[in-house]
Amino acid sequence: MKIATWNINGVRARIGNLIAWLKESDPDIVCLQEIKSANEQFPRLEIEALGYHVETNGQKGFNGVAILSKLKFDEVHRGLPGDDADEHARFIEGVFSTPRGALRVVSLYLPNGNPIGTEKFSYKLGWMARLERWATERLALEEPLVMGGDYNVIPENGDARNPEVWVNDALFQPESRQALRRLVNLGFTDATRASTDAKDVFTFWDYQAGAWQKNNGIRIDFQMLSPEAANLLTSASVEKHVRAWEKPSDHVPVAIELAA
DNA sequence: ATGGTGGTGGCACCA
Repeated sequence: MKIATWNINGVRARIGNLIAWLKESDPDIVCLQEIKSANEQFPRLEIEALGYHVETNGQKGFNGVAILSKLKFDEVHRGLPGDDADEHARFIEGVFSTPRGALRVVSLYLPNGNPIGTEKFSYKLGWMARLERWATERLALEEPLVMGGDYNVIPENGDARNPEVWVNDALFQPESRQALRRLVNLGFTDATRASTDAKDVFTFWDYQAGAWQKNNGIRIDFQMLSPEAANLLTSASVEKHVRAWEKPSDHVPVAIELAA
């Protein structure tokens, strides 16, 4: 079973790329972030025509996440619990039935948090604390759980081509990295990190200043696997070539293969 | 420096 995550930076602007990529990559389940679309505006018909079920947690203009799946959804849950005042659409969970039993998949879009020293950064850290609480509860189920998403955190210096330029960025702050480490230390496996020792494995290249041409990237999109999911992991890949397509997203898909 | 989106008369916000 192939599960991919991709921050698509506007699903309506990117529908051509998305359809081409779905045909080429043929994932079973896709976690999308930054759809920048209300649920009613999501281009579901073209995706459903390829055999996917579509569930969205969208909002007008910004943010928004979705899960596409060839398996039908047994359950869908929208929103990260823990703050009733949080209106950002950044989290959706789907539950599926497989021959091995239940499979849970989350698509999450963690807050960027810039600039540091503002309420945006405290919102990011608060969101990460809520995610840790949620994940702790889900781990108790002892089920395969895959949390794909744009985590907006650079875990280690080696996850940036030029770490020194990120030192004042929310993605690189010690508090952000510590909160991500807390998640890993609960028992989650960063599938890409577990599958390669390669340097310069990036998932995001800024549109500006020729970042892609210079390979000035960062690795901020992850698939975090519960122990039960990690035990099924057979491979992980970053579909970097998609960044060279016409009108690309600034992020590329990150995929895993789980034993059926 | 680049790009998507939304609500406009040109521009603001988000990344």
